[in-house]
Amino acid sequence: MTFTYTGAMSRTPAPHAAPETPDPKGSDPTHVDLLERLARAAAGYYRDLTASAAEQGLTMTQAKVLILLRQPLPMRALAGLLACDASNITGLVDRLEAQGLVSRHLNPADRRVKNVVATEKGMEAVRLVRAGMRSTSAAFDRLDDEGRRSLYELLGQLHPEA
Amino acid sequence: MTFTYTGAMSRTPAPHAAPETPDPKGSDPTHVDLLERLARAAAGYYRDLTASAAEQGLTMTQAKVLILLRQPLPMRALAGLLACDASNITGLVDRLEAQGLVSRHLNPADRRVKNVVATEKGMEAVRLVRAGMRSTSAAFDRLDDEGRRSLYELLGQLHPEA
DNA sequence: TATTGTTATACTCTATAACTATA
DNA sequence: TATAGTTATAGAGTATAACAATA
Repeated sequence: MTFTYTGAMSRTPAPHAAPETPDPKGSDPTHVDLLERLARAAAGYYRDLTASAAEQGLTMTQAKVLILLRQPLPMRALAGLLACDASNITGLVDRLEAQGLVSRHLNPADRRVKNVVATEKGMEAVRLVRAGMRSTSAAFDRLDDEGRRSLYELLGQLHPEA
Repeated sequence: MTFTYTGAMSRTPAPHAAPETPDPKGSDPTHVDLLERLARAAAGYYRDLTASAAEQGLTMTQAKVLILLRQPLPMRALAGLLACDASNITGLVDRLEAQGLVSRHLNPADRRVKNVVATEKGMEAVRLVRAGMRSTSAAFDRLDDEGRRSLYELLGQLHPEA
């Protein structure tokens, strides 16, 4: 698997930049370099998600739950995907249910389990949240097709475990 | 600016996969495709950061603040970088100060401003948090040099505003 | 008047522990 | 016994509003 990058490896220098100063980022990025940029990208994503969710009257965590509910999921599975303690899911689902965005369905095969299902209103909220992520969408638009393909592949390799 | 990707554009099919079924991800990724992978990458980053910060007795937000404090920053600037209301910074810095990780310094030039400075203990905590992000570090290790360079460039283009 | 930081308040998120109902 | 979900509790994060000190 090979990525070949043929463009400039750093931002175009500003007109006033000293022409002979080597860009310290011209060499291979260290793990700390990568961590910094990943931190910025992740922060930008969540800032955009939080703002868009707020426009729909949702917190970021509520939006994350609705995005995860493409299929019905047991409460316990939600806790795993959110990487939080299971006791938090009760109140979280309570608040979403009070807004008519999800509903609990008992699993007849194992009556301990409750499956959480997004309602039509919940699915529409997800569509609106996604559509409202203007900053991230604009960032994708700034990439060319090859940039988007490469980003898609590379992101897929970062945290394949979840 | 051009990225050329010469590897397989999708996961190697499982042995049982129907050989003639075209992979829907073989074509250009849509914005929703990219959003999904960015969401996973961001979630993985924060999961790793949260776990590593917890090993140092810090919350994720406290770790974020310490990471931002490479230079002294006024409380107000911290609020901007964290994208939260300024009123929250008081308690946040209070708790970090109680642990000896930061300190407040009055700005003589404008006595309304308090600069927050990471102590040596705070800077050491940041180093330990970064070193403890094993999942993200392993993900970087799985990429080759070109993958890391491309990822670094592409992440830098995502949210350049902050 | 405007800005910085603070306080008070209320709600949400989160972990821990103990409980219930089911398996 | 073990697991799924709940409740109670406490600490942390967050927004809103009002305030004091300073510019």
